[in-house]
Order: sequence, then structure tokens, then C-alpha cells
Amino acid sequence: MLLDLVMKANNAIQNLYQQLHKLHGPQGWWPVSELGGYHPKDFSIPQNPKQRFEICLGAILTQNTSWTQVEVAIENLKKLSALTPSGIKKLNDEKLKKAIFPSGYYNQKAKKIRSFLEFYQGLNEETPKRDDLLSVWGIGPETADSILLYAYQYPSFVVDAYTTRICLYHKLISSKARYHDIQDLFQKSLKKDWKIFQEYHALIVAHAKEHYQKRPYGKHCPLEVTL
DNA sequence: AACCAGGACGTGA
DNA sequence: TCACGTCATGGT
Repeated sequence: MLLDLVMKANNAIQNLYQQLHKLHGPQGWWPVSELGGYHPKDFSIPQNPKQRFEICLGAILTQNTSWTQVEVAIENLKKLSALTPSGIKKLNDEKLKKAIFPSGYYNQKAKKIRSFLEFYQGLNEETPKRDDLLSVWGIGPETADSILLYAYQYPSFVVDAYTTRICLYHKLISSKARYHDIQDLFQKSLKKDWKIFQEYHALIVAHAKEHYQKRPYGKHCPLEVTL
């Protein structure tokens, strides 16, 4: 029966979380510079508006880019006192692009940061609506969900390329599953708990870095997934 | 020397 | 809606 298969998929998603946590331990996303990066078992982040804004910036800067390069870009911005909305606004395009240069796509990302800035300054610290985030130029579904989940502790599950890759390998989704389909699978399988959503996505990334980066994807993957 | 990285947008079917 | 091409530096 179809309902039976759905239930098994939900169980598989829950079971997968337990396996990942046992394999990799607590992750402590999103890394924040003030805390020296990751902060396992500390769910008090962001602790202030400055950290919240840094997470938003990082979410944009890490688009299709490894985090180590984003760290350099963020450090550059920090040296320019540009980890705040007003700080960035004072930078001209040349300085902004030079600062974020190491994270790649610096022309596009400078534009994305500026467009997000306009949106962010109109917020007044309240949690933005997902659709409003998506209407900002440069903010797609993954970036919107990363901002909601990690900057605002709002339970919106983040689906990235790794998530899709792992789910495909273990046949939890079809090859034509879209962002919303995959997000739905996780959100319907789990308690609507932002802490679990945060850890789960971080665990997926940690695991994927070991077994789902180079082809063939899933080689030596120790996960046991049964439908 | 390809391929990938914690994607998103623009364009023409 | 879908399939591509483009954006870009840096590590493996």
C-alpha cells in the first residue's frame, strides 16, 4: 500500500538521523566567528543581532562555495568593520568585492549582499517570511531556509546538493524529486524542531564530505537504509 | 586536468 | 516547466 511506503520512508529518515549522529557526533552549526567557528551542543546561536547578520552573510557567500573560503571572506569583512549592515553600506563596490573575492562569484555576491541588505534593514529584527526572502534577488530556496533555520531558529529544513545526493543513493527519493519534495519528506518525517533540523542538515554535510564528494558517490558509505 | 564546493539567475524552447 | 549556460576562486 502507498501509505505503508510513506510511513517506511518517514521511519528511514528518522533512523538515518540516529545513524548520522552516532557516526559524526554533535555538529554545532552555523559556525560563527565570535565563537571560533562551530559550537557543538550550544543552541544559543545567534546570541545577538551581529551574529544573526553574519549567518545571513555566510549563507549567501557559501553558495556553491566551500566554507573555508567563506571564512576568509568573512575575516576580510571583519577587518573592515563590515560585518554589520551599516558597516557594509559604508563600503564602496570595489572594497566589498575585494573583501569577498576569495569566496568566488564576487560580482554576483556583492550584488546579492546589497539586495539582501535592503531587505534586512526593513525587517526590524523580526523573523522574515520565507516567500519574502525568496523575493530578494540572490536568495534561492536553500539560502532562504539556511537563513530561517540558522539565523532565526525557525524550523525550515535545508536541502542542499548533498541531501539530494544521499537520498538518491539510498533511493529515498526519485531522480525527479524537486527541492520542495525533498524538504517535505524530511519535514513530515521529523518533529518540527529547529534544533533537530539544524543538526540533521549539518550531519548530512559532515557525512557527505566523507562519502559523497567524489564519484562514485556513496562509496564505502556505512549507512543502512531500508524502506 | 577535470571536478567539485554547504546555489541562483537568465534565457530560449 | 525544463534544460542549459553563466558566474569565479581554490582545493583535490
